[in-house]
Amino acid sequence: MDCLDEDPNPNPNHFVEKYIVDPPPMDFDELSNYLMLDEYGFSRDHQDSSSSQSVGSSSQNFAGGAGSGGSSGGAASRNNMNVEVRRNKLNKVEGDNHRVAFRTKSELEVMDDGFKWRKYGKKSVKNSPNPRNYYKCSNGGCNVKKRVERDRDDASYVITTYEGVHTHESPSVVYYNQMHADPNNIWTLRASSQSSASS
DNA sequence: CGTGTTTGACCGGCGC
DNA sequence: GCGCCGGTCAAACACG
Repeated sequence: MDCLDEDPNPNPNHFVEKYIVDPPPMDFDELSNYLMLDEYGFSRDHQDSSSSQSVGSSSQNFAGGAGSGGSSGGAASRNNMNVEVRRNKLNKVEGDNHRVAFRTKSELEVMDDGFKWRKYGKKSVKNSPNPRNYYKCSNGGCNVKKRVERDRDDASYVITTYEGVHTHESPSVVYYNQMHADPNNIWTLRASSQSSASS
């Protein structure tokens, strides 16, 4: 895992190619191989010891906390981007307060991950020339937060950090269950239901 | 008119 | 104790 710290992006194209062509086969169990502790870039900057903390949990954290499984894959493929997934679970984070970080190659800052987010803040941070955006899940009662910022070293990459666990299913999952007979309809519905994410 | 975004102010944690 | 910094709030604004 430390090796990823030193070489955060050894060969993203290979990874992505599979992701785009055939999203379903690579489940988060496999993605977890790419997951890392702590937020990408921050631990790298400071060589922070927190990056060596034990994950101590399965990829279910990722699926439940960040996408309810699979929906992020569709988002990644729609945006035609390279994806590198990393996970962090800070030692200060307790129990169900999951934290997951993505590093994604995309022109778009906001990924369509199947959930509806409401932006509540924007802040320029010291480590990065690019501002960091703060989002909350707009679903009532759901307390999941999301941070989005561009990689300070390579602006073509977007770092997305999810915090918390959704108390509901992704709208896209619902659509998928309802519309599984026609994938085209899925994309149509998802796109129309999440237009705010692309503004 | 309802919903979401923008943006400056405010607050708390942390390091010195 | 003080200052810096990240995160959040909330009023104003924009848009459909």
